[in-house]
Amino acid sequence: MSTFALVDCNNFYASCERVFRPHLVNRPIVVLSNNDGCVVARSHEAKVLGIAMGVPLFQVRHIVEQYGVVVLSSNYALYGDLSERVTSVLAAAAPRIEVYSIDESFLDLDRLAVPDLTAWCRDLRTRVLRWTGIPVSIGIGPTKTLAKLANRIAKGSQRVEGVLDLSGNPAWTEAALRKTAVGDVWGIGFRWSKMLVNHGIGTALDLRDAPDMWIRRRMGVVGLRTVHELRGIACHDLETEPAPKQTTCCSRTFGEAVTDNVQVRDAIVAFATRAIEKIRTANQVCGTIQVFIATDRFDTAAQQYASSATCAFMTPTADSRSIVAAAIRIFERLWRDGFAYRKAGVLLLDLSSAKNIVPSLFTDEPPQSRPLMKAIDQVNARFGRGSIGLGLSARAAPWRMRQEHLSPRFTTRWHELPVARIDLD
DNA sequence: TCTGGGGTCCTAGGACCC
DNA sequence: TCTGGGGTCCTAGGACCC
Repeated sequence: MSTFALVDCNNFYASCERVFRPHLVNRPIVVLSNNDGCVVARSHEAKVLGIAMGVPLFQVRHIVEQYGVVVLSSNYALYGDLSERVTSVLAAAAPRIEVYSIDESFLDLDRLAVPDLTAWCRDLRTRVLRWTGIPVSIGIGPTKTLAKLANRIAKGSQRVEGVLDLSGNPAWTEAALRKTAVGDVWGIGFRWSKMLVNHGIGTALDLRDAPDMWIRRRMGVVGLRTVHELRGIACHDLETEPAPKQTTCCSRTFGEAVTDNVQVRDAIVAFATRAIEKIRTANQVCGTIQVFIATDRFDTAAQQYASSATCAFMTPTADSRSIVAAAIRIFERLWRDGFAYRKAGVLLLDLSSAKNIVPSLFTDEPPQSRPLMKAIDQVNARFGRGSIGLGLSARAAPWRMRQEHLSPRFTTRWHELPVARIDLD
């Protein structure tokens, strides 16, 4: 029998924006996706105004104007840094931790010899708030799915003071399952939720009690695992070591549509370069590269075209020259004149550790690859990303994304540090 | 005018090979 | 001309998560 806690930061991006700008407290805030397109995070006040997750900003413009909602571009430098601070407080408190996402961690409470888990978690919650400025909620349960569910209820309830423990409490668990809509269960998305409701399964309790065979047939093994977890049978363990990535991706929707081959190619080169940096940082090599380009799928008047293609390397590589050259070759193959492109991306697939690649006689890796790449990474680490590169990517291009409401990177740039003024008069 | 990015796992059909 | 099993690779898409 296990006991998991899920610690989830409340309205994380909005809370981050408030840490160094206290005048934003109690005001409705929305944070936007790249290109300032969709709402990806909302403060409690913004949720109350009826601004939905994921809506395009232009669709809620009237609410924003009427209620003076604060609109901000995503500031990942700030969110990433505050996330690490929260995580480090949690890691110091719990014996084992799984960092699940930028704003969530699972803790293993099994080996924690404390008589009262709820009290311990309330204390942890206070500490995180005091040390980082970020409010969190904590759910406890015998499986990850039940801890998630407990967390949801803890967030929505004033009474429980941010912590709900469902472990070893069948009556509370049943009540919690009954008041949770099936679509709010971890692992049940939009489609499955619709399908389940159509079959009379409206709550988490209904789902828990659904027959195995039926679930297996309609939702596969993945869905069946979720049902077992609702019954208290743990199917997902804590993953304390992040599994090495199998793929990495860099893609963007362009700030505006692009018809010029050279400009899209520049974007592809930039995306490939960024993706390669990611795998080299993780000390990985890639076996296959995939490139895709696409027109604007929302522009129904425009001619649509989307295509992708892959290329396998003879030897897995992390060499910028090989990978960028392959990206350009694939791109030229995909390119069709006469379309307005709006999105493109580069995926690096079949990733593996750089340590155990077997050198091949027929390698396509240029000589001196490793020391050269290391030198490039070191220069960029010291003087900033993009200081040195292949001389192929344009600095200013129409496809660069829009970020018109960006807040300062308070904690990671010297010239953007918050300033406290004390009035001595 | 304005609609994100980065992941995982699973399934399926077509081309091609032996 | 038709017949078959078993395999890989590529492309695409569907479902989910944050």
